[in-house]
Amino acid sequence: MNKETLSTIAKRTGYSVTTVSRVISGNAASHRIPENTAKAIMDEVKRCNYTPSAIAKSLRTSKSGTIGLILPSVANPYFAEIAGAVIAEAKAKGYFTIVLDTMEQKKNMEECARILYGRQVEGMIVIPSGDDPSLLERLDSHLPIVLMDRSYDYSTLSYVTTNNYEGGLMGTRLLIKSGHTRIACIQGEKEMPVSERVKGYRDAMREAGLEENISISGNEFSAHCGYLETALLLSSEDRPTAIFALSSTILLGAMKAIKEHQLMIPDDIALLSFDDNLYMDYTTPVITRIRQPLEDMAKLAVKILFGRIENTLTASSQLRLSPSLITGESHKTCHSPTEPSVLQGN
Amino acid sequence: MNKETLSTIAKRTGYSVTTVSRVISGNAASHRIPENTAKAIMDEVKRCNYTPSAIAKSLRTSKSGTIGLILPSVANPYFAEIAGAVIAEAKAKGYFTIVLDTMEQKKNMEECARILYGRQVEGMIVIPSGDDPSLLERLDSHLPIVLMDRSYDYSTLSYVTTNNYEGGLMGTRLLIKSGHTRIACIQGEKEMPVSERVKGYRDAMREAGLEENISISGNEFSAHCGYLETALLLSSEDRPTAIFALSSTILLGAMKAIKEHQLMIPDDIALLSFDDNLYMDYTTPVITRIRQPLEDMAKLAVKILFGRIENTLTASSQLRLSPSLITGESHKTCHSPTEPSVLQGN
DNA sequence: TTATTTTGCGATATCGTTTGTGCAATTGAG
DNA sequence: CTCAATTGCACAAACGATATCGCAAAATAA
Repeated sequence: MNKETLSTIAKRTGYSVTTVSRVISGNAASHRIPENTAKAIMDEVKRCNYTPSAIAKSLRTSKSGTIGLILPSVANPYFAEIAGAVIAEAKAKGYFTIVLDTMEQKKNMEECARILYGRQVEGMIVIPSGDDPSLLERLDSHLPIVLMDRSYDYSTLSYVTTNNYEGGLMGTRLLIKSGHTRIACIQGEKEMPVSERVKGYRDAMREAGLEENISISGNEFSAHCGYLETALLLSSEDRPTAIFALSSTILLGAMKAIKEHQLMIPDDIALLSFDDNLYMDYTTPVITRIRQPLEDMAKLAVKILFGRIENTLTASSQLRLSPSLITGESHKTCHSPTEPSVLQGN
Repeated sequence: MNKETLSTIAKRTGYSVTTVSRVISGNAASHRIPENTAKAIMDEVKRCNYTPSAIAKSLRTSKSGTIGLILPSVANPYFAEIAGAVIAEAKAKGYFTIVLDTMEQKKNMEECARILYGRQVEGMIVIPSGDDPSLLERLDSHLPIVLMDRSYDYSTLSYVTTNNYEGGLMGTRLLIKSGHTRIACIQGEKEMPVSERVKGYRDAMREAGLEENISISGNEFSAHCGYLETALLLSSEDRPTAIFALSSTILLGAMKAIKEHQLMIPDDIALLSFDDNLYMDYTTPVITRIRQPLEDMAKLAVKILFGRIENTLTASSQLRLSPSLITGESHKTCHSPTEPSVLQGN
């Protein structure tokens, strides 16, 4: 069985390529092609197991039925979850998704964007790396681009992110309301999405008249970094009574350090995490955390993208979605509980 | 800036499309095109930011520089890790990867395979769903397919999987050697990769003359299923002293149930898990587990795939890689410790 | 019967590349 | 100065689909 094309089928059925094409792409009716002609052709198509060349079709129509998704690392469960959601949403629109991994490098990101452009994707969703939007902005004038999870300052590119500032604020306020005063925050990386969380933390501490205590080490979200920073915090003179871990991996490191210091959560030290993860429901105690609305973000990003693909949406949309609080037991305090009933109900 | 093509550049530089094409695709030298001609063309290419149409190129050359990866669910961290590894390996070979998600449905899998075929991918790596290899086998005669993680019985398709039987055997033997005799095994799903693990468990129990105790519930790897099964096991008359969780999510559920029964790991009940996951190093105690060699699997799968793409490899390769044991503290026993020194050193 | 409409389908150009063939102009040899 | 070899480039045919015309034959109307 060699390669099948429209013309091999045309030859065998005795009709022209034109007619065969029309039948196969479902336009038989609008071209007054009678049922039995169509049936003869479809029978042959099935018999020889013909699959149209999507590539030739794209070349001709300049529609590829494809969107691109560029992200820093598929192996990272957080991005993987986003990828899953985007793929599902796009599929629901009849599109499929090419996923490209930049390994967190701006150079790769730009190469990926070019590759997708060359492959005629009809739009792309990008979780950007680096802080220079210029290439993406240039591409955006040719095909719609929507950023996700991260955005650039001072760029007109559309984006959908979590309101990270709000998350930082919300989390810190919860800890304060729970009676903590010495609250440390472990940052992990310095750049865009996290720095907003830190701002939220800062403002919450300020508004309560409390002293900030921010740990930055390395420039990554590693569990090891969380471990080291926590160990340092715990051995300080007036150690904090609560730690706000700005990512789920930092949380893991923090938990390990706390265990090694033989402290109990939350009695000796309270914990709050950014990001949600299955295991957090299964730890002792259940971790209180700020969950980013991944599903909604993906849905909206795809929706905006298709709005622009179909030209029903022209203006740039910049959206920040509110994170939500998942209340566990890890954030409470035993030092000076304030309004515990309110907290429970949260 | 409208759409740039070879011919717009040809027009502006005064050369022919042919020459422009040769310069751009790096074949200037072999066609005796002088340096300054090449330079003039490249300058113009840069100036107008031209990106070749990969689609047209593929159509012409029937090479797409693309492989496909079909998997059950990108959102699942286990598959996401595989995806990351495959993408990285393919990239190292100069190829890029289209990732398609089947949502664990055979029908989707087949559609995905067709789509990729139509997109002219040069090969595909598939983590199959269902138990009917016929479509994939048919496609395999047109373009190379390599299965990963799961395989079909009685199919000639190439595959690279973990030796799940060995994993089951190894894990169970470890528990036996650690002095356990009442060892339960929680299966989760019934199909291919896991059923092999169960066989290993069975054989190990038999060879030690111990009684099997296999829990199957639902047909999924859910934490909830692990929770229910464990709760059941723990409340039975002669409850097991060790539980072998055949996936990392089952492990989570098991841990929750154990905690609720106020039992200590490993003193009251020992735990062993299949699959590796960051959090397992951060639990109390550290979880002993059977790790699948994901990286190696991905490397080999890609290597085999390219062997077939480049035609240096013609026979079908069916590989089962040995899993490895990561020794934590969760598998030990306090009931009747046997050769503890040997265990420690493991 | 003739004019008109409808039915059923086909030729051909085109999308943006690559590539085999070919041919003038230049250079070098004799 | 003549002839061959080399240099520098272009023409045109694919690749496999779609889309714009268009046209003969059959059906219907007048």
